[in-house]
Amino acid sequence: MTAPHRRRRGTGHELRDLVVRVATDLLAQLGDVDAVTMRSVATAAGVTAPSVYRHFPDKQALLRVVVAERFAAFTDELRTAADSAGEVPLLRLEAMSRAYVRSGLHRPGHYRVLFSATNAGAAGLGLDPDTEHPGAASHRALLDAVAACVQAERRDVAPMLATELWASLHGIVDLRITKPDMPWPDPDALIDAALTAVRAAAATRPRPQEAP
Amino acid sequence: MTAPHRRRRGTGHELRDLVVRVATDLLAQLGDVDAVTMRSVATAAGVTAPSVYRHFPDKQALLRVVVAERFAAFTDELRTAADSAGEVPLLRLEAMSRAYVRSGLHRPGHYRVLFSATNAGAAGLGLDPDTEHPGAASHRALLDAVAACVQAERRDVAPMLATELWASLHGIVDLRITKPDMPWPDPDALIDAALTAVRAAAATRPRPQEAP
DNA sequence: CCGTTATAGTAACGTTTGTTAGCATGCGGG
DNA sequence: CCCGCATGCTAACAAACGTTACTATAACGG
Repeated sequence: MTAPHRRRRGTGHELRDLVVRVATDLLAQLGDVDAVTMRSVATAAGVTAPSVYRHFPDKQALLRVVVAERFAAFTDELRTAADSAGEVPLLRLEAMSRAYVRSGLHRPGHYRVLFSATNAGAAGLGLDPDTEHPGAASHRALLDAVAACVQAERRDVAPMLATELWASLHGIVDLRITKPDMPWPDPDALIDAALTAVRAAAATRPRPQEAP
Repeated sequence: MTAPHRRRRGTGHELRDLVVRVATDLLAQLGDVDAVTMRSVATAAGVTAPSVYRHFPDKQALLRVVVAERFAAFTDELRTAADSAGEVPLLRLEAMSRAYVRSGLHRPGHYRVLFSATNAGAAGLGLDPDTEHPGAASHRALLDAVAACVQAERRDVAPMLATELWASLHGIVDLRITKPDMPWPDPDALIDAALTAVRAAAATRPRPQEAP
């Protein structure tokens, strides 16, 4: 393996990007930051382990980048789903909820690392406690979507409703991931049930501008 | 550490029990089977690592015992809570739900290993695929409690309702464990919300024998 | 009292991991 | 053309882990 090909002068970032990509794939397959080893990342990138250290000071730094990217991608999926669902708040929230579950079930390994791990996950990566937690953005997106569904005078219950919803969605995804052999019902039905509390709160008074 | 004291002839099981006990404690603190090492278990038991192998063929066997015990204890907590709540099915289910969350939040490490781990948890312990999964008992207990709340002619929706409830309870516990720094609302309020679907299904027709 | 044996310890092995030191080499500017 | 530096590799270290082989000793049966 003595230099089958070598990058050109200024193109050092090519390997950096490739390393991030393969580390992301490995994390998706393994679902555990500890199971992603520097050697496996390097091998998958067609390179030896020490070469990774040209671009990342240590393993934590590499995985911090990967995890931050995944958090951002997840939040983007939620926002995109909501935006493509039109303007009606309840429909936007429903689309977001479905996107949440769909995304989690599509890449269980990533979901586990982002939202369902203490030791093997985003914690223990030496996150900067000053900067906001990377998962807070998706939480805020969900909270905003819930708040848009309820009346202004009931806006104070939005955090509660959002947490309820989040807990249900997380449970739907995580239980399925953790125990895939059980006879789980259709996720969509569970999502509908998870939305009932928000729907009830939203229905306490009809919105003035909608009267089809 | 050359033999400060040694067990008597027939009392070999003392160490075995002690090892299980300290392994259980370590698992509660660390919340990850990989983080529990044979050396740490042995040291905590006041013994050297090879001595553990007198009672367990390997690490998997030891942790299988610990995890099975924890599953049983968890299920017992649910059943005990239900039984001490009287005879009314909805009250029994509510007590069970509270016990679920209380138990999970009281020993997060154990809960994580039992219900919230794929790689770092009960899987990968070489469970016998013939015998039923140790977590199935608690699932069945929850399912039975839900089924007791709904009418006989609606009994077919019980699995669905139980799964909904389970997902919500799991989400409440797991999110709190995973992200302890977030401003979580009171668990009891979330539990109440999680029970609404069951309450609604139970209220479709009043039970004949209850008329206080 | 003496030997058998359960109980526990010492030492070590092989593997895997993150990480570092030092070396080769080819691209590109002067 | 040639020297410097970016790029990547080889070799290796130290630590931690599960596990095994072998040894020592105290307790009990005879």
